[in-house]
Formats: sequence, structure tokens, C-alpha cells
Amino acid sequence: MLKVDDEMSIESPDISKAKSELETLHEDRRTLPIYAHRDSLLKAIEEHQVLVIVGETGSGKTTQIPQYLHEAGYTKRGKVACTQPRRVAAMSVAARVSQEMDVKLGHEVGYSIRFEDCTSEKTVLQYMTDGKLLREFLGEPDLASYSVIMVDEAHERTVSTDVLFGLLKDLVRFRKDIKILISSATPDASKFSDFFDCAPIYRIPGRRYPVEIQYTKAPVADYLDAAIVTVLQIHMTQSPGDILVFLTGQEEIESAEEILKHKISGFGSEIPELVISKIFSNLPAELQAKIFQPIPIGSRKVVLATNIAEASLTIDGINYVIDPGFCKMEAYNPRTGMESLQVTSISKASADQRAGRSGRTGHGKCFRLYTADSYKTKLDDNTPPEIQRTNLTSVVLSLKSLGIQNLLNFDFMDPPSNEALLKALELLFALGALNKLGEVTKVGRQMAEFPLDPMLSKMIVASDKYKCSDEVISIAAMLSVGNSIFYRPKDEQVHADHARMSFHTGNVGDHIALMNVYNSWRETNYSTQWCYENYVQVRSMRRARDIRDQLEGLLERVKIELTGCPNDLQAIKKAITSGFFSHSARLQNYGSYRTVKHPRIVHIHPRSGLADNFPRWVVYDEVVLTTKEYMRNVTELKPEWLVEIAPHYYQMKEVEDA
DNA sequence: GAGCACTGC
Repeated sequence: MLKVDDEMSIESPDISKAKSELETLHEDRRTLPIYAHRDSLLKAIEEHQVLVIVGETGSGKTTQIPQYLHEAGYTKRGKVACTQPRRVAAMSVAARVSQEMDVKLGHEVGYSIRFEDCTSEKTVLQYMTDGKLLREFLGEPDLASYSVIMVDEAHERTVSTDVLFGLLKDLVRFRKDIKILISSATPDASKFSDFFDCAPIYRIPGRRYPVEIQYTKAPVADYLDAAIVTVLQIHMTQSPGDILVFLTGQEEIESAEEILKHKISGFGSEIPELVISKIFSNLPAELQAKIFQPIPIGSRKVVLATNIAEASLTIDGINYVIDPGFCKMEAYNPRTGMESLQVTSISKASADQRAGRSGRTGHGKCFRLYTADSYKTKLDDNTPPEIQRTNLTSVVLSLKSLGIQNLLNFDFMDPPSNEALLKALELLFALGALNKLGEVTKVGRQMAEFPLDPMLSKMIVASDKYKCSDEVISIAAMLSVGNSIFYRPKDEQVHADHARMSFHTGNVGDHIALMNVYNSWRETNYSTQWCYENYVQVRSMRRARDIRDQLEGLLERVKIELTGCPNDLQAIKKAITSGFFSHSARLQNYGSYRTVKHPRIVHIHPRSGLADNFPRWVVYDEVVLTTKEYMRNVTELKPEWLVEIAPHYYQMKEVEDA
């Protein structure tokens, strides 16, 4: 398990420890910066319904505040919830707090995350992901079982925390007995305070070491090259301590690795050993764990990392950070519905976060590969919150099912564009989730139960009619996992492609191919070996299984029978079309396609099973912009299905073959 | 013939 960043290092419990283990834990609690503030903090919470807490990394807020609230009696009135943006954080903080309180995890202290509820009737301190609390809100809109909600890591501004902000702001008006704590690590918390009607800000000092920052004198032409040169300079001139380099993606990391290895070999034994390691989320877990392995005495470690090392995990022993100032960021265009992943300059907040990674265990040094002037004048203060960069269909359906009528008036801290909201409303209407008055329909209520993109939910709801829910939930689960199902190592591409194409026999289309992958794996009783042989990512498949199991459970709740029709591919394709009819395209000349609504020229992605097949009409899962505008995950359909399935959306003349 | 940052329900 990776070490997570949650203010204190969390070690696995060692049962053989001496009797004083608990005493040591209690002493540790008293040495945290927050301890001196315990009583005044409780007083502030008592006096105000909403309090913004600024607690720097290392202050102990996440583990201590819920315990203080418990000691002060708040848990007699209801549970204390503390939300985290990430699953691992929720789990490991809960484990730590249960140790400190000397209770069994899942009893008084528990956590709840998707696929895993480690709480019981005894639970009074509940750590959870922010998305999970949002889901609970849908079932219990007054959060009656809670006395305090602490939204932790609020500065990360996930879509879920942003939506929670609006809902909680409304909730405090009629639940005078609930307390809301907004906890953030950014010094500038005035935005949070302003949003919550000038809620007071309580500051807790942190415990971190100073970081010296160096800029380049002139802009660098090639940041990858500059980063490599800087690594070598640090290695040869600076005192011991490991190096962390922030790069933008897997490919860049792997090429940096090669170049570095080559350069080092050129030095021979003239320089001390430099151990190169790398981390990015798509790297298999067993290889990720390597970055934590100890290295020989006298050598130095350099970790090449993506943004995963910015907030999601912490590597001990880092004294030097190299920050080229870039990351890959998702952009969403509401007008075209197109997503793209682009290399962008980071924000000042992000640059400061990166620099801070060098000052956790001692004095740090951060080498920024841009000028001081660029930092001041070119970088934005903050990264735009995710809610302004994403497809909102799912958020809008959730809010509508909570009875929020006018979304354009919903109190967002940073409102998404009206265009993005209207686009979402328009699609939900087309899917039949909203009626003309904008009210949630019966279908919409069924759809809202599924933790999926509404087009996928609609596909599942529609599968009831076509008697193929068994197949369709597998497809939904596989699509929901994302694009990391197939594994394609550089030196085995031919084998990998061959394995992948075997699921496409009969040109069934990518959706049904995904179903074939899932079914084949299931037939092997979920064999890991099978995954390796077929160049399929084990982690993605396990995730697909978890999601599929959850969807199967939800079918019952929305009264859809689990029925299969393995040999009726047309029924499955019609269910797919019921969710994705708005993503239809027809073949043009020269193998390009034109989308039927909001016409634009798109292409079948070369990794699609239908890439060389050019069916006349297709539906697609999504369009991504890379070198071209590519449709990812494509299935052939008959044009008359569009009018049959979505008569309110298509007219006959739009779908007639020329 | 492409090229998938990172999370979450």
C-alpha cells in the first residue's frame, strides 16, 4: 500500500509493540500544532454554525478535529462526518484515528467509500469520500444522522466538494443544529468565508520546513532537457537527499528515464550511484511500490512523477524538487461536447504545492524551470475548479433529483457557464430524464440511482425493454472504467493488438467487444494469468467487476430484471443506441464521418475494432481531440433505429441514406 | 496509425 498524504505518516500496526504504544500515540497527539488550539477551536465551533479552518499540512486537523468534537460531546447528537477527495486517504486516516482512540476500525471510528462500507451502528466518527457523502445526500437530503460535516481538503475543489458547498449552504438555513467545517490548506480562505456568508476563518499553523526556491534566469527552450540537466547538477553538486521531478505523462517519463540512464552510463564510476524510479497512475501497483524501496547507502534517488505526486501520495526523503511548470489537464468544450487532454501551464497554487513536497522532512530546495517573472505574471493564481472544466450532465441530474428547480440559480461558489448547464439540461431532456417543465421523470429517477454518466444509465434503463440488462451492465461497467483496459507495451505491440482484435470477431463493434472481454475473463473465474496473456490490465478488470456487481445490485432497486440475451446482438445494440443516440455519425467520403446533430467531421479511432471497416452509421461513446477528432468506442447501427428510439430527437429525413 | 494527467460515485 502506498503511503498517503494526510499529514502524518501512517504505519501498519505492529501487534508486538510494547505496552506503551497507546501512550506514545497520546503523546504524539499532544505534540501536534493543533493541540494548543484545541479549546479555542472548540469554542469557535460552538459559537458559529459554519467555520472555515485553514490548517497547513502537518497541523493534524484531519485526525484531531473529529476526535475533539467527539470528546466535546457532538457525537451524542449525531455522527461527525469528515470527507476526503480520495479513497485511500479516507481509509488510512480512519485507521489512524481508530488506533489513537484504541477502538476497532469500523466500530466507533469507520470509513465509507464506494464498494466498501466499514461502519457499524456504533460509528460516531465517519471518514468518507466527498462523492460518497454526495450520494448520501441524495438519499437523506437533511443529513439527519449527522451533527457535524467537515469538508476536508476543500482547496482541491473536486466537483463533489463544490456541489456539497452549495447544498450545505442551503442546509444550514433549516438545520440550525448542524455544524459545518470547511477545512482548507490554502492560506487564502477568504473565498470560502465569503461564500458561506462571511463565516469566520480559524487558522492553525503547520509543521513544515522552509523551502528555498530557485528560478531560471531566462526561459528554457526544452524543459525535458533542462530537467535532466538539473537532475545531474543536483546529483553532482548538492548535499544528499532525493530528487522529485514533475513531468506531464507516461511517455515523457519513460523517455526521460532512457536519456538519464544513457547520460549516467557515460559518467561511468566517476559519480555516485543515481537510482532512477518512476510513478504514474497507470503503472501497475507492484511497480509503483518500487519508489518506496530503500536504496544503497551513498546513492541518491530520483523519482520521475506525474501530478500523482503533487497531492495524492507523498514520498519521504525528498529534499529537491524540479518543477518544469506543466501538467496535462482535461478540457471540455460544452458547445461541441468534446474533451481533450492538453499540456498546460500549472497555477501558482500548484507550483507552491510542488515546492512544498521538498520540505516535509527537512529543509527543501525547489528548482523552477521558468523565470521568477513568469511565475509572477504568467501563472494563474489557481487552477480553474473542475466543475468549470467538465461535462455536467451527471451533476445536473443529481441536483434535479434533489428537487432543485432552477439550476441556473443554484449557488455555486464558482458557477459553471450557463452554456455548460444548458447543454446538460438539453441532453437530459433528450434522454427522457427530464420533462418539458424540467422536472425529473420516472426514467430520470431510475437513472439517478446509478453512479454513472447519464448516457450509460439510460442505456441500462433501456436494456429492460430489450431484455439484455445482464450484457448491458457489463458494457456500462467496462466503459465506466475508462480507457485503460488494454495494455500495450512498446516491444510487444503486435501481440497486444492481436489479442485485442480477437474480441472483435465478426466486427461486432467496440461496445460488444468490451462485453466479450469481460465475459471471457469471467469464464476463467477472474484469472490474473488470463489478463496477462490477453494484454488486459488486471486493475481495470477488477474495477469493472466491482462496478458491475454494484450495478447488478442497483437493478433490483430500480425494479429492472436481470435478463440476458447473449445471442441477440441487435437487442444489445438497440439498448446502447437508447443511451447514445445523440452521438450518432454517418460515413462521408474518404472514410471520415459526420455527426448527425451539431454536424462536424470526426474519425473512427485507429484502436477501434471498426477502424478499417467503415460502417455507414455508427454511435460512439465519446469524441476526443488528439491529432484529429476521434470517436472512441464505436458501434454500428441501422439509421432507422434512431427514429424508432428517439423520435423526439430525430426526423426521418435526417437519417435517410443518400 | 495513435499517443490515455488525476480523482470519484
